[in-house]
Amino acid sequence: MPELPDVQVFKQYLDATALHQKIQDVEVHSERILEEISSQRLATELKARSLESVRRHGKYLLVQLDDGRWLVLHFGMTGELKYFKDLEREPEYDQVLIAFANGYHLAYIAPRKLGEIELVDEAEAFVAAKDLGPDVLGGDFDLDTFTDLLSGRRGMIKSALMDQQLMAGIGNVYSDEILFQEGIHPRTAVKDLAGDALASLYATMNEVLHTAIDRGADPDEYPDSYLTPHRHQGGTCPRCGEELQRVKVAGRSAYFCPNRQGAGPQDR
DNA sequence: CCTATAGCCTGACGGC
DNA sequence: TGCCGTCAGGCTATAG
Repeated sequence: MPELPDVQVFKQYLDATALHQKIQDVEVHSERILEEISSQRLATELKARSLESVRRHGKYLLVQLDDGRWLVLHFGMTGELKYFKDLEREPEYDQVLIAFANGYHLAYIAPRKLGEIELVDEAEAFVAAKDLGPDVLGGDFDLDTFTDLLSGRRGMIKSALMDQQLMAGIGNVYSDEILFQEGIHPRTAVKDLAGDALASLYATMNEVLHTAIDRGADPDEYPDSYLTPHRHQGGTCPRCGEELQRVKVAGRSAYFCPNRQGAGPQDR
C-alpha cells in the first residue's frame, strides 16, 4: 500500500504514538530489510535513544532520533507500522520490533521483505544520495516546478508521475487515480499534454493526494467517484459503468476506463 | 533519455 | 484439498 498518502498516514500515526519514549530493545527478524547496517548495530545504535520527530519525503519516512541522527523507513509494496502493547498481539511478519520503556512496541511489518531500513546522519544527504526528486506535496512543488520537470520529457505521463527521481511520492495506484480523475489515458505522451492540461493535472494531483490523506488512505472511505476501490480485474468505472481495462506501463499494471480515458495513443 | 524485462520476496486467489 | 500459474500499492540492474 505505501505510496505518499499511506506513508503520510504512517507519519501521523507515529506522531500520535511512538515519539519521546526511550527505546529499550530492538529485535530484527530479517536482515533482508537492512542493507547498509547489521541487525546487531541497528539494535545497539537505537538502544537508549528515542524517536523525536518524523518527516516524509516521497515514500520515505525519516524519523529523527534524540541524538540528531535519522532512522529511515521505506515500505516496499507491503510494509506498514503497528504500535501496540501486549506481545500477544504481536503482528505477523514484523521484521523489526522496537520495545519502548513504557511497555509498548512498534512493529515494522513487511510480509514481502521489499522494504528498507537505514540509519543515517543527515536526512537531506540521504534524499540526495537516493537521487529523489522533490516531494510532490512539498511547499515548493508548485505548478511551475511541475511543468518544468515535465517539459522535454519524452515518455508516457504515467511513467513520469511514478518516476521517483523526477518527483517523489506517486506510485502505481495513485497515478492511475489521478489520470482517471483527469480523463487522461495512462499511455499518453507527456509532450501531447498542453500547458492548461498540465495545470489541471497538477490541481487534480493535489486534490487526489490530499483527499486520500484526509480519508486515512483507506480506499473504502474514498469518494464514490474514485477509481481506486474498483481497480482490479473485472472492476467497472464508478462514473459510467464501463469495464475497466488493464495495460502495462513502466512494467506495472495500469487500470483505466476506456470510455472516459480513451483507447490509448496508437488507435483512434 | 526512455522502455521493457527480470529479479528480489512471499502471500492470496482463481482454475483445474 | 492440492497444485500451479498469475498477480500484488516498490525499486534496482540490465539491455536495447
